[in-house]
Amino acid sequence: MSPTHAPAGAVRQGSLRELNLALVLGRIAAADRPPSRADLATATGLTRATVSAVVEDLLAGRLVDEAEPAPRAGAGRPARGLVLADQGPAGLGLEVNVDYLTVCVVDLAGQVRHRTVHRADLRPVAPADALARLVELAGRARADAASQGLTLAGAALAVPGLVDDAGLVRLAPNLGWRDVAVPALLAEHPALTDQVPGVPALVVDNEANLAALGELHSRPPGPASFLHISGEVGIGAGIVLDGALFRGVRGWSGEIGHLPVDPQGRPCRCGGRGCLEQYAGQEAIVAAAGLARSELPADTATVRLAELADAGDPGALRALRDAGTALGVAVASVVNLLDLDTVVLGGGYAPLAPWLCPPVLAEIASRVLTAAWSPVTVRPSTLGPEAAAVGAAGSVVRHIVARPAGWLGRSS
Amino acid sequence: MSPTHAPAGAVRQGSLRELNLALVLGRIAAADRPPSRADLATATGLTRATVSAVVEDLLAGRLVDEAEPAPRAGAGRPARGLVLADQGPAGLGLEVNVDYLTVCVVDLAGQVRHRTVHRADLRPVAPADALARLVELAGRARADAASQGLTLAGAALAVPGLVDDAGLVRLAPNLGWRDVAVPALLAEHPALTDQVPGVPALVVDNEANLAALGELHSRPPGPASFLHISGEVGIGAGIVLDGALFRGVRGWSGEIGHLPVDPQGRPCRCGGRGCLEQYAGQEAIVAAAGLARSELPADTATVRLAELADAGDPGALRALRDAGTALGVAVASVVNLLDLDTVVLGGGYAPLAPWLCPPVLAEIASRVLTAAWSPVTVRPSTLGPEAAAVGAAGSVVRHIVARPAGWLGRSS
DNA sequence: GCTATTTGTTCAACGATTGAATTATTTGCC
DNA sequence: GGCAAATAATTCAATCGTTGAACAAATAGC
Repeated sequence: MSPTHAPAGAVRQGSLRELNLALVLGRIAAADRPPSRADLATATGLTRATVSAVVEDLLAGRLVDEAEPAPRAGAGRPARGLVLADQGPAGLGLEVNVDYLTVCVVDLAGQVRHRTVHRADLRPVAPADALARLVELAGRARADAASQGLTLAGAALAVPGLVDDAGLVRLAPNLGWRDVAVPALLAEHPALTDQVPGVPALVVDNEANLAALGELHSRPPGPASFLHISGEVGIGAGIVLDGALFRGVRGWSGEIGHLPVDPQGRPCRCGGRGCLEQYAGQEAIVAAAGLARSELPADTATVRLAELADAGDPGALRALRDAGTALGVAVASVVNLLDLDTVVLGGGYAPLAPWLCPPVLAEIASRVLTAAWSPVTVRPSTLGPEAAAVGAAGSVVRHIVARPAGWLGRSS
Repeated sequence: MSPTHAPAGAVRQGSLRELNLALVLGRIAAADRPPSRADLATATGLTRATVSAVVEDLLAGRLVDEAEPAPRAGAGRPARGLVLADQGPAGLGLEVNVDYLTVCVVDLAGQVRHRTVHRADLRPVAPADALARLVELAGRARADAASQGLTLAGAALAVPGLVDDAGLVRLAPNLGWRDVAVPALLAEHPALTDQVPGVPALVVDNEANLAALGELHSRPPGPASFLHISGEVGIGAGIVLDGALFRGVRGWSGEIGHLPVDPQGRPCRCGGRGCLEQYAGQEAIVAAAGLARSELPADTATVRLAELADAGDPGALRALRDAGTALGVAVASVVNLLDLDTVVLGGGYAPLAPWLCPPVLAEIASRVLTAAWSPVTVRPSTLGPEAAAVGAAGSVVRHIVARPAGWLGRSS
């Protein structure tokens, strides 16, 4: 907000330990095999003495466990492997979307330890009622997590719309929400998570942003910079730059659905003309394929479309090719602008990727100035439709891994 | 590059001092009046004792000077103000463009202490010869800097084209360069700057990127996130996010000139169709205004255009309105995608801003989903045509301010 | 059973920050 | 003019985290 670009705050004695806690824990999280203290020392550049002291803190705080037998060959005292604790803090991920509610719990290691999907058409439901249903599901998830020895340290809610810093949902067009103060509505209910210093109790964010985070932290980990496109009824994108989500000045980045792909084209309900959503949104594709959309719930439309395309239906194939071309024009704009080398097709686009990717790649090849030197990968998301909820929960635990001092310094 | 998103390296004892040196120096640089040690202590959260020790290091390293009389009222011992040294390290900024060479020297405080502009049509000149001329100008700048007590700590070169990490200019279409290994060519000449640990001797970067950095560090400082568009023969953009230039995966971000604004429109020499450059590039505007471009050198074309528009010439007005509309479509894409609230028109666009801004704002208003809540400012650059060279030189000194330990730890 | 090897811990030393006390220097007031 | 109040900056013992080397622990190979 402020025009000063000063570095972070004062660096005091304790900051040293805080930073090294994060450094060591981050290494443990990123390693593919349980590292020993000696491994961590060489990897981080710290001495073994320091690593031992840091690890002792992490063990005492139940963020890390020792893996008993470390399978390693050669002479010497056997190492004790270190892994992220499977009993400890966890993140609660929530999602409200047009036709489902999702709740999930993700532990420190990124494993999904609880998952509930509740299918229902949420459009006719008032926001307060939808959130009440979500809270009920969350309560059960909390009990399940507790029975597994997990403590919910924070929650994140994914919404298909524009959310501001305070968690106010300004506009979720396909859900019919406008100016819904989610934190206030949820505050009426008993706390969903334990209060942990330094970890926000509830974060509300755009569904596409959180799905991108889910992709970033999936296994195997995605690249550090990529574009994740969620093709639902609307089209949103999460932009990950250098391993961090880019939210924009007000948190409203990624509105790729309203990139003009034909400036004098079809009017869009956003007020513009020729927006991508009018050519590659789910309803546009379904209509172009000649399917009556009324008889198809949104969540099965893409599946049906994929079946038709698989069977060689010419209308479906044409509709997908045209949608892919429009999508490719928008993606080419993004790649020209941001020089990304990976584009992930998520949400409803994932099952349609076999037909969407070729025209997208063709547009990239012909429109991106640097395409000759810098190949761009376009691939479907590896996560399922719960990507946003998993990403939401993952963002909570990532917050703890990135700043373990907050968790360790808590009162209990 | 690597898929791990681990935090920075080991944090040792010395890192503490390094970080606090940067913290204190950054505060001194950002302050609008010379702060006292006590001011710095309250601003940073450090104790006065620590600030004194840190400032002593900075004074010894000639990065900071004490300003003699600190004009302040009230009782108590008078404070001694601290300012960035005006004798000390400085940055050398270089630019090769289509019709000029520029060399400048910028001191720690961001003041331009030397400036040379050499007008010449560089297109028929071989890259090695152009660089040789630049080196000659740089040699004189170095002597001038030395006579002012400045030490050139590093150099940055702005080029209107694609540059890779190694400083290889892959393509500078309007200059006619292709695969020019700038660092190797410059290595044949005597060193342009003194060798300083931690400061790269020469950085080569895109002209639009460095112009954006110049805007970021101009006075008054620009916002932390904005888009800077350089409208020369080609159209490039520098993207500043959270106070830092975003370069993309390979350093080729900002190719806004090749955003499709009419996907089935005019073919572009990049191989695509309907690129912005074909509608809002300098040559396109000049042609649309009915001016014979052959009789107008590129650097005066925009001035002439502004004169005509000022006189009410209908052809010029129409050409500018159409160009502004095309530019607005591209800018709307960027704002939808990145949620920026400021767009700066630089380079050749700056003098045309009075006519370009209205259509750009109109397109933003109708095409940006969040325009209703989030006003976007479009304004001309406050820097002149040397923005890129000044930004290049500024990037060198900013590097030192951000990491003073490297400079302080040097042998001499 | 001995040696080489590697892991992890212990401990004195060091470096940087802290907080309180001290010194330095000016303004305001009597 | 002299004194008290106020603010700036420095000094110094204490504290905290890291360091480096020595040491203890535990295993494989001969």
